[in-house]
Amino acid sequence: MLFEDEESKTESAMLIMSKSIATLTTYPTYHSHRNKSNYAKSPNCFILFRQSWSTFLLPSNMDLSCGSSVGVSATLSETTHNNVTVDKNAKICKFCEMGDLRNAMKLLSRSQRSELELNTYCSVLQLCAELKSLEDGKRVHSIISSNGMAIDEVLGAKLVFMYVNCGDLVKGRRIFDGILNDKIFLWNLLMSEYAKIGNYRESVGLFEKMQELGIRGDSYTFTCVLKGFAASAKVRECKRVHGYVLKLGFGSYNAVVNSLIAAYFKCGEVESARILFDELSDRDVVSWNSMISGCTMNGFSRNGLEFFIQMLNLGVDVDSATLVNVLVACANVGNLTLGRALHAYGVKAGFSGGVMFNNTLLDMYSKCGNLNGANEVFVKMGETTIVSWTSIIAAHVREGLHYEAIGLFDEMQSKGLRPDIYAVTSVVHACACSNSLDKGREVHNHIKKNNMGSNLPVSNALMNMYAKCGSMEEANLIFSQLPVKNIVSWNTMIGGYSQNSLPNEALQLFLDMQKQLKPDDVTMACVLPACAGLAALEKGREIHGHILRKGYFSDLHVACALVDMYVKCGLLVLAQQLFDMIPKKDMILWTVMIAGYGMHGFGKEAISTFEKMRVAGIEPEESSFTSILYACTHSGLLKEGWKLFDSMKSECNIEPKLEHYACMVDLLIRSGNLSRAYKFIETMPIKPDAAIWGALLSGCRIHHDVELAEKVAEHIFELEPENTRYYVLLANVYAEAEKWEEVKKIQRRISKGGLKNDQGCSWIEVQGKFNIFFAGDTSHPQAKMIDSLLRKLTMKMNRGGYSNKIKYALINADDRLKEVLLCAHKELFKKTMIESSSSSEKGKNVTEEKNKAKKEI
DNA sequence: ATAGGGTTAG
Repeated sequence: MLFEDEESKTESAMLIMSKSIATLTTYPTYHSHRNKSNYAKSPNCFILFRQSWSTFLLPSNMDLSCGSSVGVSATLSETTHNNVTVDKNAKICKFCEMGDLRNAMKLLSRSQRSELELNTYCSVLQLCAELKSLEDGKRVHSIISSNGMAIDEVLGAKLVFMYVNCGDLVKGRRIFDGILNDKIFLWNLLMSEYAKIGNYRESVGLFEKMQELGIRGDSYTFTCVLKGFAASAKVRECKRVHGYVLKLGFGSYNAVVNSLIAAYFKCGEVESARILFDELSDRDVVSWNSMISGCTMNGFSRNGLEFFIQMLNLGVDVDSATLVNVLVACANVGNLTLGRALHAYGVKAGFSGGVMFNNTLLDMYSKCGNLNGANEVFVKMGETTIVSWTSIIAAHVREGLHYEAIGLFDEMQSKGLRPDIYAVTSVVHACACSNSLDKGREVHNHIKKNNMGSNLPVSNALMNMYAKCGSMEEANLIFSQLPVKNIVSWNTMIGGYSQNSLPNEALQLFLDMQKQLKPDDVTMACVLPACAGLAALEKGREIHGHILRKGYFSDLHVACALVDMYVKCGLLVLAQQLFDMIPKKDMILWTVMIAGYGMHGFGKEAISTFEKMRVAGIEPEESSFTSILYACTHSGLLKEGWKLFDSMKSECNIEPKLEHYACMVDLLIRSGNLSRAYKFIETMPIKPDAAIWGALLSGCRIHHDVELAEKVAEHIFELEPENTRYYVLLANVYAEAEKWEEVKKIQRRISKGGLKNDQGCSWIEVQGKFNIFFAGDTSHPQAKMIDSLLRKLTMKMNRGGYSNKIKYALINADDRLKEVLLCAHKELFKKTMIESSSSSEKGKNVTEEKNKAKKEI
């Protein structure tokens, strides 16, 4: 059953609803969705409270016997004093009948223990239960005990009922266990009470005990136990109960069948649920609601909408739960039109006072991409709960308004609402997306203080936040202390290490993970960037094999990460082949391929890929321009580079960012336009960083422009006074101009300042092992052999016309060797090695974009 | 004279 023509179906649904709206009279809005529709239909709302003895709710014009209870009790009290022959038991019972617990208790306490009868105790306990007065109930219990009265079945049952109803489940259970019991009611009561607090194990445990004792359940028993088994998705148990239900003849009870349907849906047994519904002769509104919610929760939202339309066609009364369920389905398929119609219908039908209705409505607008609608609902709704706030926070996160989301979180707290696990998860997510490490830490403290850290999704969100903010130490602190980890925890950490350029850690964790559980498609997409970052081709191929065996290639994220891995390992042909095999390519995948051609110096191919992307109707975004401009720079495509840079704003309406300007500066330098580059940097609308100036400084060195170099260096030392790299660079410029005094000055500056030195390194994977080389590093076991090979190669290279730019030994005697080492290494392993500087930076950007997209989906 | 089935957020 497929939703073939959603538009026309939506229309027909709206037509029926509008007709239905015409016949609706507007009921007063009510605030308790629990009271169902009886409330609205009832001519006198107070009638519902008739049995609850809450005198203040009783309207004064009701039945006289329930009238002025104060007056009656006054009279009775007087009689008590004047006429001792009046039976105390009868009086207490009379008080109870009228709901006057205070006087009943007074009289009970004053009475001789021997005077009191079993029935009296029962009456008082009943009233205590109804008024939920645990204190009075306990007193009655102690009076019974001090009276030496045996707690038999009857009294025990009343005591259990009182304790459970007053919220003391533990006491109730203790008494229950102490008495012989075959009253199904009490079993049911305890089971449902355990279910209410979420203790399904205990609830279901009671059912098992019933079966052991041979106590037959009734319809209440089954509805309750099914809820318990469904909560933990125990399919086999549900089927067992199903058989039992049929055997005992409850197969035609709507409540029982409805709970069976719901239970099957919760276990993912869509077919079984469907069959039960089909065979159900007398479907009520709950049956239909169960079908809608069941389809929706199993990913068949369109089928859920179908059931709603059928329901409308058959004229089944729609209640607020129906609308809530359908709104969820609308949100899932993004049907804003129907969602709006449901909104209107709900308002007209008087459901708009219900918090649950409003919360779902808000979420529907948000998920359909309509933040304004969500905001409007939020502002207009009277009562808000933590769910409303969490939803509106998530709505802002969804639209990328992370700071607003964080602001709403603070506002919520200032209104006195205590955030729960869902609220903190949302705001932690907002912190992760906006790089708000300090705010994230603040929320983490709140989480620790309120013991929410034991919740796994919360911990996973925190780890993700720390990873996104670049603090893998803090992420790992949480991870290592988790008593139980799920696949999300592992994937988050692996992806975090990958993104933070710690590929060795990522790969190690990937190995550790496999000792405990099986990786999934997300794991693949998380670990592949690590292989890419290390150009770890062997490991990457291994994972490729795994992906093929598991069929994960159809996942776009996985496929994209795989292409990226081959790209970074230099296997462009293979990458292109895989790329061609992916049927629906998104912007990120195209960008990966463009960047791939760019980083390996195939500028023309990068441009043609960029053009193909546009022909395919995919709009380039910031990261696409970063990749294509970088490609132009590295292939010296001047004209093309400027054309693309200009088109960025004029055609695509994208404001260039720092990285785009950096590409253009690079392009100018490579074409020898140093002074134009200087002017370009000075007139940029964004504040340039040290890296951009640094690129120009390198350019000055290549073109021996000492004067400009000095000007540029001033800018750099202002921005990053502690980075030795730039001092060394300037020293090189001076040395090459034979300005030895200046060189010495810089040397003194470096040795005095205790400046940090970010040493470059390179590495190569041989048979799955990583060999890492720092400049001048001789710790490798085969260092001598490598050194002599490199010397030979350097000689060959020099003979072959390669000349490195170093003319003079600088800073210290070993430097020349270091530079030679590095240069030789770079040339030799150009295909498989990623430079620690610019190319891996670009790769990182692509990965980040990818992860961002993943989150959005 | 008590209890039950379907409903919102990550």
